Amino acid sequence: MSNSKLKSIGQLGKQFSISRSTLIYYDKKGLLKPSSRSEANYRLYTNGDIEKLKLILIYRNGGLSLEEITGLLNSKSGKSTSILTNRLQLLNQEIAKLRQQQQIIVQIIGQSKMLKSTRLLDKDRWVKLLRATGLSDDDMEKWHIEFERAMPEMHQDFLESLGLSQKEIRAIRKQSKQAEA
Amino acid sequence: MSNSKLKSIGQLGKQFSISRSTLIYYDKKGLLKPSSRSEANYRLYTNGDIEKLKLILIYRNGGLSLEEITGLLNSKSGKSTSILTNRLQLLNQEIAKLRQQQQIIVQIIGQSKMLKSTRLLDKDRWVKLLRATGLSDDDMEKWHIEFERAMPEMHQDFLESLGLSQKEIRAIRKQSKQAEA
DNA sequence: TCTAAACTGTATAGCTATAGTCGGGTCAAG
DNA sequence: CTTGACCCGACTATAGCTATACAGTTTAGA
Repeated sequence: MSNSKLKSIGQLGKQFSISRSTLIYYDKKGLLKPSSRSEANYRLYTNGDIEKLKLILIYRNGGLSLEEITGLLNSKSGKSTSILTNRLQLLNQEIAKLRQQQQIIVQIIGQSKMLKSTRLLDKDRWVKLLRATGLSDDDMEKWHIEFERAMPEMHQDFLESLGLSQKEIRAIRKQSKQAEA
Repeated sequence: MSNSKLKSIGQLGKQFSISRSTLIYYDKKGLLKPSSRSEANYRLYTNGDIEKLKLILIYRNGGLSLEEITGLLNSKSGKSTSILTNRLQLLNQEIAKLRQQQQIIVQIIGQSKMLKSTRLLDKDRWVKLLRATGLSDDDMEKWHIEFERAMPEMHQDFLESLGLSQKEIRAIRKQSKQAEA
């Protein structure tokens, strides 16, 4: 209807905030080949191409690989569903992995004497850091629970290193243990 | 004390389930250079090297880059803390990103007519899939809430596509709306 | 002792999804 | 006709490895 003029690689790139290199790469990979070329061999993208690109970007935002995207664009629903559910599964694995990494990092920080020796972190700073970093109170509680279950002693040490009183520590640990059940 | 014999690259690899190539790579990068070499120029790792490797692997499990690990091994606590808290921050960003990707994928699945046309998924299979994939009931509830807030109509469509009755759908949506507040 | 397997060395290419850079061609405006 | 903004294809770089090739070394068995 409206915009049926052919677009050059630069215009397209600007419109979707993609670099020229990316578009060339997609062309080479066969993911998005412009439907026509100018006399001087310039790439010319049709509206159809643009729609396809929009789809590609949506899929890309879902974290799908270019190979998977190719599959989605070329195949019918049966295969598509499996690609998508596959991705979903992988996503959860990845999230679980990152969660584990979080724990490991926290352990390292708590374990080393860094905290005590440098006195860089007290409770307030620590909580502030975690909050700034995107963790909700809910998430933090889950951490305590997990921490308590996996390594209670270290949990204790860690809380001590943050300068909490024994009373406070007892309260937190008790709560974490209850919540676990 | 016990094991003070020098180890070859192969032995070390086997012990820690690392490939020879990886060790060579670490050597080249300067991350872990064996303290000595045999007459035939074979790499010989001392106990000290092995301890260092253990540390490296711990850090690696925390998802730290080799560059960051190098930093941690060479520097004192001040810098170390910043590297670690940095990583913590990044981890949360990454997790948030993956969360978003999850949502996008689910939207795509729900949006397309794949479900209806192929009839591949009913509620039970869907729930089973999500559960197998590591999502807790808690997580699923959060999804509904988020889904309801972001795009209520699609939420409705999606639930319909799973074959739920209008009654069930009303219940879920109502609950999601309440929880949001 | 000889030989073959199992090891080691270095060097190189490949993987993903881009970003960026090169030298050179093309096009519109002034 | 020149200037500047575009375009071309090809190449390089990124992280963290893996895999391959080819050559020398060590070790186990016959």
